[in-house]
Amino acid sequence: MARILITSALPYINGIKHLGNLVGSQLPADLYARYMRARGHEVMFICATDEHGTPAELAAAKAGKPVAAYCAEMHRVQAELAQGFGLSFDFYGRSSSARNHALTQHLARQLGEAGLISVITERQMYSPADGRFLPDRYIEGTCPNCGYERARGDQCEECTKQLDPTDLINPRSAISGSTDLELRETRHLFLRQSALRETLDKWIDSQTGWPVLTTSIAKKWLHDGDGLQDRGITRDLDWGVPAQFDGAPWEGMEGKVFYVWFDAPIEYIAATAEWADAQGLDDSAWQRWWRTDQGADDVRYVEFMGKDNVPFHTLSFPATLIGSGEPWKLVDYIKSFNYLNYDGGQFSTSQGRGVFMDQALDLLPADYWRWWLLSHAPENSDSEFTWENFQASVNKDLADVLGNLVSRVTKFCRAKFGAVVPAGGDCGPLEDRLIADLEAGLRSYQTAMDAMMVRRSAQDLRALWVLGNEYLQEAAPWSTFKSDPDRAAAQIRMALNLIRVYAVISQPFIPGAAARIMEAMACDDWSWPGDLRAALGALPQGHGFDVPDVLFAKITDDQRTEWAERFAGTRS
RNA sequence: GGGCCUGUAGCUCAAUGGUCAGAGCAGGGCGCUCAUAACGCCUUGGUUGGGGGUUCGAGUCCCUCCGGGCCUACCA
Repeated sequence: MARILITSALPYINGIKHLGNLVGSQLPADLYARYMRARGHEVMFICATDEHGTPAELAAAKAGKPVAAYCAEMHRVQAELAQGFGLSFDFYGRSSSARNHALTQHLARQLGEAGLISVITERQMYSPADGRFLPDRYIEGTCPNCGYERARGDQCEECTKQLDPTDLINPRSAISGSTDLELRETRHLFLRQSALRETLDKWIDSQTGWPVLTTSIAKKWLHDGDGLQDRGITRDLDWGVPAQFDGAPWEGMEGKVFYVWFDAPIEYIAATAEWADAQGLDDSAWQRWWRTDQGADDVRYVEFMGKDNVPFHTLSFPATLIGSGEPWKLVDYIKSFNYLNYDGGQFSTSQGRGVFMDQALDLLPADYWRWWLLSHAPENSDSEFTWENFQASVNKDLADVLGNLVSRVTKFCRAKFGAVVPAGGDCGPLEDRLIADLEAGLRSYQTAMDAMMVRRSAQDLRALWVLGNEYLQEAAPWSTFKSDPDRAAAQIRMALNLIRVYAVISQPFIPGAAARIMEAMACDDWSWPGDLRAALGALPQGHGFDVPDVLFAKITDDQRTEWAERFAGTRS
């Protein structure tokens, strides 16, 4: 039994996430976590809300709430949605937790004492009207290159030219619109990533089998231009982990907090500590996952994230852990995803374009979304959600291939033998062949799941479901029942057991439906089918069951049309 | 501008440099009647974006052009 540590990129706190966010990290991470647990491994699956930074403060202000209250509320909302989607986190923490404050400050001090933090004075735009320093993108003005009047301080979206806020003509605050902006001096801590460049480069070279998307982004940052640059790790904000604290090896950082991207990954560790606290366990309980001197050398650590998160997980966070000089567990595999687009464009929070997690659950059970999103996960390139494709995939795969199989088998049995696993008859060559096909298919499925090949896994699972329909067609118990009822009994006994096996192996993808099947089968034996022949005898002769309600109702054309209109958002 | 990814059947995607480029869906035909008008079998469909090159052999490697996407360090 292996120990597997799984983290999903942390969803940002400032609103409900859309399906693109979900499929980029939390959902595939959940698939992997569920699968590994089902295979009997010890899993620690961690996620948390990412609560610091300028957007959180602005969102709180817009909501008219103190930022702490706003974050607490949004954490609760996101946690409920995660539960609604069946995301099986062992703990869903908060980056604003006391544990993260303490650990972030601890690691910063370690880095400071190792000489890996420098204090740099720089000049940044300050807005007296807003009472805050403004990140580059929160300054708008006219692009000096193309004349676009709503260019942002980091880049003009019209001509794509990279800008500095001071380049803008008629700069103004994107928040208040105030043109009263001034350059103010401010001091910040910088993480001296450049000093760890070779170490990081060698570490990444030593990893094998990482997705191209992961390594190419890391290599770009390591070798582009002057190479890996130092990174500011503090901000002039109120809400966050204070950068000045007892024992800090620097001074003058009063009123500043650590940069959200410094403390967010640390929350992976802190959340595991939060888990231990919640369980009433001592520090050794979480340290055995994270400290290589406490047993974490045996842990396999896998991170899931969208491609925009890769630089922080391949460089900044490892630099933080390595630079601390302490024996922290580093990631073993980074599974990164491209983006999911929505019907010809991008999901857009501001335009209300696309489907968001709360809306999705209002329309359909989580399994529909889980199945479509995972079977179309943007692994090799960006992929696209369309209602036509969603309807077709869900109706065909879930309703017709799997749902109908369960329905036809259970209803036939009830009609001919009663709602019990029928006795009598023996298996023959047809069943031998079915088992051989299932074994081959299951091996393929497991190989894909082990390798986190998400789409491939979904294909393999579907192919396993199809075997059930093929078997029924050939066995034709409705026909054999007339000539040889014992034979029909053996066939249906096989089919009922097959349904149970499907529930077990499908559970990582569609946990809700799997649970309903198991409930209908009156079975709670979720053990993974190591020996298929034995697994197909788990429901003994005479075992009672219920015919479940329709597992997956089909999406109608009318529904599809209405939803497509409702979520189109405001066209630009 | 630079870097990376991508382009394969109507659609969504496969294919360690090696049999006739394969699946699912959609389309066509046949079968079955247990089932959510579901299932099974057969089948149509391709100059692998264009062009050049390397090779006994290229969807795969190289060059070039065209299209789509992402990243580019102060959003997270």
